[in-house]
Amino acid sequence: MQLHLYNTLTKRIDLFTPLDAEVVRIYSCGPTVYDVAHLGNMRAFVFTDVLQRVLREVGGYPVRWVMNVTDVDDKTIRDSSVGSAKWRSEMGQQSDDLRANLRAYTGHFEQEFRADLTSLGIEMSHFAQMPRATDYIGQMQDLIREIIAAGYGYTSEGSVYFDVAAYSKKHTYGRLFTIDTENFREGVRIDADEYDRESVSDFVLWKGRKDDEPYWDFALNGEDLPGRPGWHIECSAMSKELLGLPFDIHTGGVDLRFPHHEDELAQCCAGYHVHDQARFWMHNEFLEVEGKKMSKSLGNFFTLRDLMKQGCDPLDVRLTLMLAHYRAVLNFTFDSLRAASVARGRVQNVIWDLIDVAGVPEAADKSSMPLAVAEAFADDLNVPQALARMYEYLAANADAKNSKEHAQQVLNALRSINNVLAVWSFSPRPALVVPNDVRSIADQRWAARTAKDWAEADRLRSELGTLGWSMKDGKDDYTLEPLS
RNA sequence: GGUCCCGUGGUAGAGUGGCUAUACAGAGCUCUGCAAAAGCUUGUACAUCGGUUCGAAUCCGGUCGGGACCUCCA
Repeated sequence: MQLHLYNTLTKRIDLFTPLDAEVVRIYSCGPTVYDVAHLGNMRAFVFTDVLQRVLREVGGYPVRWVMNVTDVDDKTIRDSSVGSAKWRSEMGQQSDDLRANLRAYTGHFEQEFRADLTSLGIEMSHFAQMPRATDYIGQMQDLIREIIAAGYGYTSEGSVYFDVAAYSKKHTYGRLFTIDTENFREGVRIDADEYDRESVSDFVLWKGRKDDEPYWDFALNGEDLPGRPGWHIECSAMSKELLGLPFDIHTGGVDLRFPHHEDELAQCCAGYHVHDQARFWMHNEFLEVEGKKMSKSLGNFFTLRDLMKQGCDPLDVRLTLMLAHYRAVLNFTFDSLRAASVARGRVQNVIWDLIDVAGVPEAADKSSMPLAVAEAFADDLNVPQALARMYEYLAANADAKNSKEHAQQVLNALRSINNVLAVWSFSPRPALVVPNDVRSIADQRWAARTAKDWAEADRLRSELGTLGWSMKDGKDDYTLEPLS
């Protein structure tokens, strides 16, 4: 099925066609690994995961998905510095080798990040690569040389800058974001950068070395410029190296449209001489908590781990993060988390009921996804709509467990849907371990019930209740379930 | 100051000129000894004021409210 996706470059929903019929190439801006990622970050990653899964399952395309890990920036350097309070014993011993410290520090949070993604149903096997910025310093330096050679960069005080004015003479700066240079807000951030650049709109390609900071050697036109890469250069260099330019889709949070993505695009255009770094640029909206922006001062700042410690299932969190369209602000509330959890559990029970009848399904045929659901996914990833269509489909097939074939059909449909949503299990229902005393009371109650001794049956049921079990009477048999 | 987005039933959240999703919660019914589970039914909501229109929650304008971005935040 053909997909239509919103493209920040054209500011409308466009028909998606891959540049290369063989594979769809996606680059996602990943995390800066200076700390554990929070729920807002997670929304961005779940969004991209849904995108690549829809491309595979609904679009039928093979996907080459790359997500970077930023392991060198102000924060990672600050927090990995010798004597940093953020250093943890799991990271090992700090040494005199600042780059080794940086690697140990970021390596720790990279592992945490991968674990979070896995908890959220994002499969590591879906990534072609998850490159670290510091492994591509050479490619970044080559790109900077190209940009300088093309006349779009300059050196100042040991740092290298991108010359936006020079670039703007031949190219458009502001393709993803309309920049109103006349009305820059008067504020602190513009002058916050300590480096010297010729114009406030210029941005840094390479930051000159500072004392007590890790650095890499860099020879540029005979000049020795030890230092480290600027923020934007890594994504330009790594996306070109690992995907080739232009590639199909570039993703990130809305905040990255400017300056990060605008600058990435300009760098690629200036240094690699391609008009487009990517055909489609897709940006997810932010997450709010209980109607307010997530912030530490409001006390509504959550990480996935916080929620898991409170006993939340991460897949409930995943479903909650998919409840709103990716381009709409998502209001994360504990009510909606609870609602997602209940709804997910009910569908899971349907799946287990169907498996009882039809067995565990084979890998689903893509065509088994109900058309209405597929169309919703294909329409700029309208997951809320797809969920609604799925629930309608389930209601229309509520009697599926009455026939093996029907059960199989619904199971296949759900399996295909789940290849996108990834919140349900298609393994057989886990066997319940019922303690002997519970089993024995249940048998007694069943006997009492069969003998129509209702008083005794009710007494034994409440006894089971105090032991944490609920007994459900069937026609010829009963089932036991632990009370949650 | 500039650019832009949003305001939908108790909650979350699609839709977008007439056919008024969906989920959770609530209510009722069926089933059941009573339950539970499940299924069915049910709620006429679209900030506000005006305009366009045969018809607007949906288009246009004002107002009020919330939010994002405006140089290293997903």
